[in-house]
Amino acid sequence: MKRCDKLLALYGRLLAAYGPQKWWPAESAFEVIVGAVLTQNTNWKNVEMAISRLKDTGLLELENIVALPVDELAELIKSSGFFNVKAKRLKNLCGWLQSQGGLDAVATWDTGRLRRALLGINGIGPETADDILLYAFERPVFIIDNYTRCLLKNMELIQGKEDYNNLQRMFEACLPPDNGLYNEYHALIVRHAKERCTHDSRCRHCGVEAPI
DNA sequence: ACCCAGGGTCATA
DNA sequence: TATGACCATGGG
Repeated sequence: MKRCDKLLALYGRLLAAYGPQKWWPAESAFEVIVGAVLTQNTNWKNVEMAISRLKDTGLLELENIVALPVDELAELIKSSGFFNVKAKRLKNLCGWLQSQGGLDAVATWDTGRLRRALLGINGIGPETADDILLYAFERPVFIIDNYTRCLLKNMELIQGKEDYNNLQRMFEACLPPDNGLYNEYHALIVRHAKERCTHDSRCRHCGVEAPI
């Protein structure tokens, strides 16, 4: 069985096992973007608390974040951890969005241009940029995270030393450029990892065991 | 009382 | 280019 066939088969098994995950849990594209930064190395539950606070205070809008002082923003997102760093990163991202004319303006850009621009912002790395591209702008960009790495390694589809772009190309070369497919696939990999890690003390950050 | 969660940057060698 | 330190809360 070839590598591409295995990747397609894996998706089928994950979908059959867990069903559609309906990511990203958010009411707007802007909420996705904020969540993508807040969830960096952080449990999603802690991010939800921070997002709720921004909603309750009516600040979950581009103009409001841009106008908000960093220390006040940091206080509001405290529950997501790394709050001083993340407040700065959110300000960087929102300031850039504002300078480009807002979400609707950059939404007209082609995917390559948009990705390069996002990666140029301090605090936005490959995974966060791709979260935004896939889940906020609905582009067929495959997200690589540590769970994905671990799963592929356990399946012996990779050695483990491949870099981000390399693994991303692997998926994108095997799968049709379907936004809905990439959306579900990444969410299912995360779901599977969490499923396997529950009550398993051996399961560390990159400790996903053999796949279904 | 640990351990880690849907990462990224910067300094060092 | 490759590790390591750092950021720092909340839930198990």
